[in-house]
Amino acid sequence: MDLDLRKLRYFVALAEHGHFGRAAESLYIAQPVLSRQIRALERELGCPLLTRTTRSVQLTTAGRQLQEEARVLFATVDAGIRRVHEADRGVQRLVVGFATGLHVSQAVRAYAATSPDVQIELLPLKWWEQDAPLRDGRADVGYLRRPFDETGLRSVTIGSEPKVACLPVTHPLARRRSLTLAELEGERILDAHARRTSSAEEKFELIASGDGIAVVPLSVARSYLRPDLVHRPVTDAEDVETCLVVARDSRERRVLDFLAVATRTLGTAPVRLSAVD
Amino acid sequence: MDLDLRKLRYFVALAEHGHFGRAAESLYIAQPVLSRQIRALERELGCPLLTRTTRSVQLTTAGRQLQEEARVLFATVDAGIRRVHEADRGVQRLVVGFATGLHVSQAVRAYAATSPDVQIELLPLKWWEQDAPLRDGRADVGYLRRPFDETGLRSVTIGSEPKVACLPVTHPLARRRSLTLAELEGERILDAHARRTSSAEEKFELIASGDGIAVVPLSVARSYLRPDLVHRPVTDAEDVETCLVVARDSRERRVLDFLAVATRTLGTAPVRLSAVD
DNA sequence: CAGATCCATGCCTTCAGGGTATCAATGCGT
DNA sequence: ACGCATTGATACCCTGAAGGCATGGATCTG
Repeated sequence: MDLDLRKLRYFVALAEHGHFGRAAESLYIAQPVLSRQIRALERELGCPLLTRTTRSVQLTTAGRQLQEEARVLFATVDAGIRRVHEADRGVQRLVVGFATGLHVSQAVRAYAATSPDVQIELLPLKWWEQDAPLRDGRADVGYLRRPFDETGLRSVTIGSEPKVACLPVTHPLARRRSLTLAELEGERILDAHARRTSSAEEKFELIASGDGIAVVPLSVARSYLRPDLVHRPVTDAEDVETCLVVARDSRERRVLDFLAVATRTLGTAPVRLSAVD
Repeated sequence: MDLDLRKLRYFVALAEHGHFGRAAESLYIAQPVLSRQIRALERELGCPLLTRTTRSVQLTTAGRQLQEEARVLFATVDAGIRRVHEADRGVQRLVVGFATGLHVSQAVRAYAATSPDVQIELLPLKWWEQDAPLRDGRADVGYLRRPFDETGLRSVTIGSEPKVACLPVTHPLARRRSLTLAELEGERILDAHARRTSSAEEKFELIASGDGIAVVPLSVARSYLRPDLVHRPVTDAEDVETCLVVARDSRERRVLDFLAVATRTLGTAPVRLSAVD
């Protein structure tokens, strides 16, 4: 049931050498062993990894894919073990998640100044799973936009920002300085939740090519500025609240410290998210 | 030497239950087995994962870290196996890498229209390893900026873009419409290569807070537009070439098809990267 | 056609992984 | 304070997977 990393390593060696004998030699095992292990791996995965012509070996499509997956997998393992050792040596880490368009560097730098020993990692949050990384521990603290699922989380509202409509420059409404929801009736609104694409850029590409328009928080629009798009405030749309979020049961020093610094930074910061230039 | 995923799964169960007996039960193994496996895991990793008080079990810092790593690791494994199966079933995939600021969606959509069966994945390239993913197979095709290490790659120049200087709005030079390299002498230039941070946002944050300025390709500056920054063309800086890149030995249908479509798209596209609005 | 090369199969050995029985230590109730 | 229950660790045994060696079957080459 569990994938065997040893077999996987054998497979990688075989894929690289393209030759059972030499691969086995490089692995310091006998050739028949390798032969059987690869067969076992194919059986476990349920698909052939290479075509054998008693004379040589060639990867199948699945085999090439597995070779690729193995690369990232071993890299993931190595990085993970390294982080475990770092944790063991007492190295502190703090993962700060942030939704697209929210600027966190100011707080991060302020915190880094107070706690130089803590390794800080920034984790861009997908719009379709803003909250999950906080709940499952992938992030220690996050900058999110409401609404999101707040169960199991503690959140502090730190600001709000207006919504804007993103339109192609050629759109009739693009000449208006501001818009209302009523004026957008009848427009094709691209719902972000329709597709879980890896990037929001695609949505804006669609808008640019005239497939529809979108209503998004101001800072999101700012993050994807393009010469062929414009954004206009939607005056009667509800503002979007931005907040600082941590797991409800997190009582760790570095998290509390960050919260303290971050909210302080916020207080003295000349730039408020709610301010529109 | 190889991390054992079975032991890791055992550890996760133990970490969740906080109790050898119940964890063993949930794993359908005997408690002594679990006890030994966990000890073995600790020995292999070289660090204690939990503090045992004959009465209960508590994770160490390293233990918590490992629990977290295990989550992403198992997710990686699952996703990898899924992709291998997809490849086996004949599902075609095409990973398109792109450097920050380069827009690929137009070509991607054109290609998707011609080859609807190919799963397309977008991979944002880090500025400090633009080319590596193409060489090692993580990406099939990429939109890159010169210069990069072209060994083992084939590239087609598809455009060029000017460089601009990014300055705080408050900077004296910000009032100028354009600048020359000579005028930037004496300024503190933030070299991108100094730190391999996970995002370029931090650099712009530094610029905004007056720590220096940067000279970057126009499209990069456009990607990180902020109200507190301006960018001005540097008239005598060399233009940056953008190109479409594939591995030298890639002869696969979907890659060649994409190249054909992408260059065609480029030819008819009204927007050229070299055009400055 | 004979020899060389290469992968697969059969058989034996070793050892990690799993089970049962039991011990030692710590809480907890009386 | 003492006895009992609970929990993790240890001892010992068994099974099966991993590895080695010998060899077979197939294909390429001179």
